[in-house]
Amino acid sequence: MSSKPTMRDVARKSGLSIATVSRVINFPADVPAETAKIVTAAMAYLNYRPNINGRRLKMTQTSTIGVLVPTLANPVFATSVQGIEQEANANGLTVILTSSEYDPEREMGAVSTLLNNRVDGLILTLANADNNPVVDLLLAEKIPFVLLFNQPSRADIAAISVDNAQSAYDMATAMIAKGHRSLAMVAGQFESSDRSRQRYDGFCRALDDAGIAQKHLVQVRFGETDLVAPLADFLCGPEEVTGLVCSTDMLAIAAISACRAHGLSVPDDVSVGGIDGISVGGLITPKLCSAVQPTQEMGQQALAFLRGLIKGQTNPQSLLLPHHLSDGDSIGDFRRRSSTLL
Amino acid sequence: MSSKPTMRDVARKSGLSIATVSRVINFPADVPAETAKIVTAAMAYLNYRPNINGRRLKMTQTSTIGVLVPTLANPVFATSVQGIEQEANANGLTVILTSSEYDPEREMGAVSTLLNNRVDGLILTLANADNNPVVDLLLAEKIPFVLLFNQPSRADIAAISVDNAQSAYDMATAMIAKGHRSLAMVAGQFESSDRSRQRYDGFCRALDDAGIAQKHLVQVRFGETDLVAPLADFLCGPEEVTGLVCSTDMLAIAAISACRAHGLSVPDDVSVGGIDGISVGGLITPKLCSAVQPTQEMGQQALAFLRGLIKGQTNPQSLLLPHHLSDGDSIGDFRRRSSTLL
DNA sequence: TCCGCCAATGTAAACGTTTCAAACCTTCAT
DNA sequence: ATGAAGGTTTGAAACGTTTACATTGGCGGA
Repeated sequence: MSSKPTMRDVARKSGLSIATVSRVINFPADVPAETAKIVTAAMAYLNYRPNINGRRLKMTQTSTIGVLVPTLANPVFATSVQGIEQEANANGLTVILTSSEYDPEREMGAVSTLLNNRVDGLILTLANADNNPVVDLLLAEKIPFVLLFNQPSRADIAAISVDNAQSAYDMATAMIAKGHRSLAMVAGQFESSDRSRQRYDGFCRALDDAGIAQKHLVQVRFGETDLVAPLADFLCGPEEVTGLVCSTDMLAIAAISACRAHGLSVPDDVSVGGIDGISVGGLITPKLCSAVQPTQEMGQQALAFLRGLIKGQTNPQSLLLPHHLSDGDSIGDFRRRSSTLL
Repeated sequence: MSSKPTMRDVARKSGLSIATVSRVINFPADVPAETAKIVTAAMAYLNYRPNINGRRLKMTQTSTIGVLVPTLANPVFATSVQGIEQEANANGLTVILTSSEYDPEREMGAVSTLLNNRVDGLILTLANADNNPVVDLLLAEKIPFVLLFNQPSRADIAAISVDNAQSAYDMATAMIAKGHRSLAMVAGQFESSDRSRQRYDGFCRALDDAGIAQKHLVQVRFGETDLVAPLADFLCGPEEVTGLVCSTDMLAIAAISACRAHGLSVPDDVSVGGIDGISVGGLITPKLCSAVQPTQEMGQQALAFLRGLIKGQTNPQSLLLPHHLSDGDSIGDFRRRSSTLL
């Protein structure tokens, strides 16, 4: 009595069998309107609530998908999860969320939990998409999955991303076009993010193409927001870097703040560009110039892809979405540093 | 064969019974080391993975909790979910995530899904904590739940929040102390957020206490980031508002951007303050002055509370965490508007 | 030698669904 | 009157666990 009513209770109450009740729930069209009404009334009267776990046990599909992101503290991922969640909701799918905190070691544990939950499929943003045991496991177990933001080198893996290297290439090139010759990349640690490395590669290629030999790089821990010390050498040292290409918008915003702390103006003294296109970037001053990717749509798209794979569609497709440089004013023409006159 | 191995398979393989296998998994201490080794080996050999849904069906507890937030697009909520997720992970709990998109109508549907999943408990941020059918339902069904960011007027509901009214009061008072007499509140729509209304109440109280009769209010749709038009009247009209108290940091950042678009400087012409304390606020220029709340800790705390309730602890406690005004420079001393000289 | 005890293991009945095959009942043509 | 047809409904067997209870066997004490 005190316990939750089950289908059996509904059946008893409505004088019909448990099978009929099930049919009312799952295939209302297959049941006469009259019968359906009786059953529905009984369900309402008893406050019946189907126990999804019973169904999950019986059915092969669980209508559940697992999501793994590095963190929700970076709006890029939060927004993509928002997209996933929206699309999942629209399709009657339940989302189980996990995060790795950027720690590759934690990925396997998280995915294991997800698999124990018998999710129908997964959407993952991994630290490193290549040579990743998680990917191998999923492939071996033939669990549908889509990578988000990762660009694996294997072609038989579904992945949705922008061209990471090209994003950084474009940003660096834009700065070079404005006369900057001394550039540095501010990147998250490569071990925690293959995007970071790919973006650095693009940065290097841009400098090579422009005949600039000197490539500066500063790697910072993820979650770090104080870049005053890490950037001190580059900004105030003899290299006198005037262009900072940041591997994420969060880093770019932190970099702008650090420049300011060093008494440098953006974009007058230093140009700063980001990658990701988080919405807050468009609101700050100076408006952040960023290689924008359609984050939320990417999340939705990832779920759409995943649904395809779950439905049995074979040969996973990869999708490289276009990015574009936003017209922020955090980058400007090169000027000899006024402060050097002091 | 092609199907996933079950406990029965493991039992067969190890020459033991299914009950013993279960014991190895759940109460390894109750089983001789030798036996455990055999079973573990069999599990490894077969690539066995416990089916949590089988367990969930049998057990009363599901080790799953449901989370409902308005959106993940606002870092406040993303960060709190991050906190929840961390704490859940540390306690072996699975998190099911849903969002209402700020639409009160969608809350019931989301919670229904969660209940069908037989979650052990819920953490919710509701549009309106009072007279909410969702709350009534949860109370009636005796499902443990904790409200996050909401301040319900009933005392028998667990809720974790800062003092919303006081936050706004403090911010408005800070501006008044700096000489501002013409203030406006920029708030999200009250129907979508009781915090918004509570904060407005605090704003009004501060003005009353200072003997300022004229109270301006502009309500904007959630998700809206373009405040240029909505703020035009206040900033450029005859009222010449010089202080904007914003009900969220996201709004504050958007407001600063709008001021700039109107040719006004922050904080020289207009002071802008926010509430929430999202981390990006500390990085932008001018550094955002905000009534900071410990968002991530609030998420963790909420989960801790919830675990207590699930364990059977009766009489839910509310927790009102302290906030503090950050020392941002987005608010400054009142000055007669220079632009009015034109 | 027998008894009882204890540790180790096994048996089998749930948990709440879904679903296949079978049963039931009208209706209608023969 | 008989039977085929077809629309409704039902019975019962899973799905993969957990767990109360039963069984086993070895051992020490009487």
